[in-house]
Amino acid sequence: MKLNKNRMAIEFQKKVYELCKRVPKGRVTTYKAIGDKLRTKAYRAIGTALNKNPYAPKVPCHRVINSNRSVGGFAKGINAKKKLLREEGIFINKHNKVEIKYLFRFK
DNA sequence: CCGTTGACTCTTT
DNA sequence: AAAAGAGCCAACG
Repeated sequence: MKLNKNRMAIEFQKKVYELCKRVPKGRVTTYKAIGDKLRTKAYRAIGTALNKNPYAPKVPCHRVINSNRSVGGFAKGINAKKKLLREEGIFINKHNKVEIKYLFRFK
């Protein structure tokens, strides 16, 4: 069957945003966890989708970090991201890592 | 249309 | 610990 590429991309973004919105304040998830949930290995594309993030505070994309628990990137700079996380009570250690206890598990 | 880029991840030096 | 290389896929020019 023939797949419409454009439409797939839009669906992809929507799913990424929906998952992201599930992460509670004070917790984090990873690009990998989202990819696993969507059954895709397009981890970079997840970053791409969040980089656009048209739904600024509504989609808490600052709660998405790297699989190795380092903070990762952010459209407005990683300092802004770290600040937002700290404001939610998330401790970032000396090696720029987030403690495991903050990781949110999708059900 | 096609090549490059990037908020990534995994494996292998 | 750190870097290189491969794989992945949407966005951009």
